[in-house]
Amino acid sequence: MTKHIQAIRGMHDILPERIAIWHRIEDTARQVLSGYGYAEIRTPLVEVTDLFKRSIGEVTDIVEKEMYSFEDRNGDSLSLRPEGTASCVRAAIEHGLLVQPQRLWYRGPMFRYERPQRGRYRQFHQIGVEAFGLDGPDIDLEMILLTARLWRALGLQGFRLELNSLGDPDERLAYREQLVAYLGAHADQLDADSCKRLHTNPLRVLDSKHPRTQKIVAAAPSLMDHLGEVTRGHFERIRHGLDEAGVDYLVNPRLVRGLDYYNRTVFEWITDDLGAQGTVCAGGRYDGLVEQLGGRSTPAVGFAMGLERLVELLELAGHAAEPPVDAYLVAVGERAQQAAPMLAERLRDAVPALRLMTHCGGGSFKSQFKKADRSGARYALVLGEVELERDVFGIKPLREEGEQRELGFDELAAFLG
RNA sequence: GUGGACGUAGCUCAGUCGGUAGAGCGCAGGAUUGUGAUUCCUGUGGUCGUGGGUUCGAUCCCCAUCGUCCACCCCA
Repeated sequence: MTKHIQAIRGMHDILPERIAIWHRIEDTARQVLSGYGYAEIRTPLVEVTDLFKRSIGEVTDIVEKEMYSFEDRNGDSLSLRPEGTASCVRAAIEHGLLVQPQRLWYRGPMFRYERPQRGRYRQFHQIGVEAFGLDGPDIDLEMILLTARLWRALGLQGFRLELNSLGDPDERLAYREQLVAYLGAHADQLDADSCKRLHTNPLRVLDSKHPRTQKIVAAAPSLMDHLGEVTRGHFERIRHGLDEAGVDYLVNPRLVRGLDYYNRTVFEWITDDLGAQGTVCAGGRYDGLVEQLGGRSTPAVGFAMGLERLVELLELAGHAAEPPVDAYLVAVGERAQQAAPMLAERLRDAVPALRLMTHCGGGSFKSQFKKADRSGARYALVLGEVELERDVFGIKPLREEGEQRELGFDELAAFLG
């Protein structure tokens, strides 16, 4: 036997038995998003590597060691996208979409070379949402309310919303200096990773899980205290809106996101049901990114959610899948098998919404009925010598008690319609 | 990238203190020569992840490798 070829580590097939939950999430998201006037955009999976270096940040883990980068045949460095915001911004600039406010969303696979773990894969799927050209707190609020609505529509509960403001760049810079000074004075008590970050990305030290570091961080100066009147007001308006809408949240002053481009609002929806990868949806404001990527200065807010994580939560909640078909056509005997395909076509013409599976491959009544049952169909339609003689279909309910009946074509079409 | 657990039938797992393996579910057929889901019977199932080493002999012990899972890390 030849050696099996298997899927690449951390990249998984989504099998038919799980696809219904994916559809449910995707369909619900599309519905909710269009309810807020967001339009879908589709961008390539591959971009010039530089796009991600410039947007995500050179010193982030994603860019430093998690990208699938390669040279194409003419020597350009390309990368599989590790996230969607950069491409979305690039496309918006490239096509001049930013002359007016835009509400966009996208979905699809993202790629990061990480060690696979529950809720973390090398190919994973996100739905991302971005709004451009709007600088008020109302759009930040809209995004959060939109996600809350989505969880309701999906029947998901128990998420925790954490919220923070990172301030504007100058405020953050001033804070950063104080933070570095404080942490530097306690450098001997920090863990190794945090020590390194002290000089590359000191804000990230704030959300270190290391107990010793946490102790130091607890007494560190707070970013909140360094916000100016404007950014503070922006944040307060969002909080007020959430209060009014009855959405619970927790202000977490140590919430900083891993990507460099955020400013002001950042938020995360977190669950305790998925182990270490509990962030189900996260995002924030990134007013500087468009300009950083060569566009005209444009305010922006966005977030992304991890579909594998939502799928797993829905599975844990035991959401049953819809059966894939309504009826299963059983055809026994040479003549019936010959007649079945055309009769099935006529039925599909007569009842367009009907999901009808026709038995293929012959076999006894017994075996065909077994297949009919396994298909999940509500009805078995029966075509044998007897039915052909009388020019009728047998119809037998499979999900409830009931006798098999005989119906002519028109009666059957009316019944199934 | 670091640390740990684990890879036995399509699936979930048992087992062999080293002598090449078993259950349940599934699948196929029958009891019912035209009727599923229940019940009963029969059958089908595996180079014990892969490669090497130790041994008379390895699924079991050792090493490597690939993969899965968990935590760190990272993040959606």
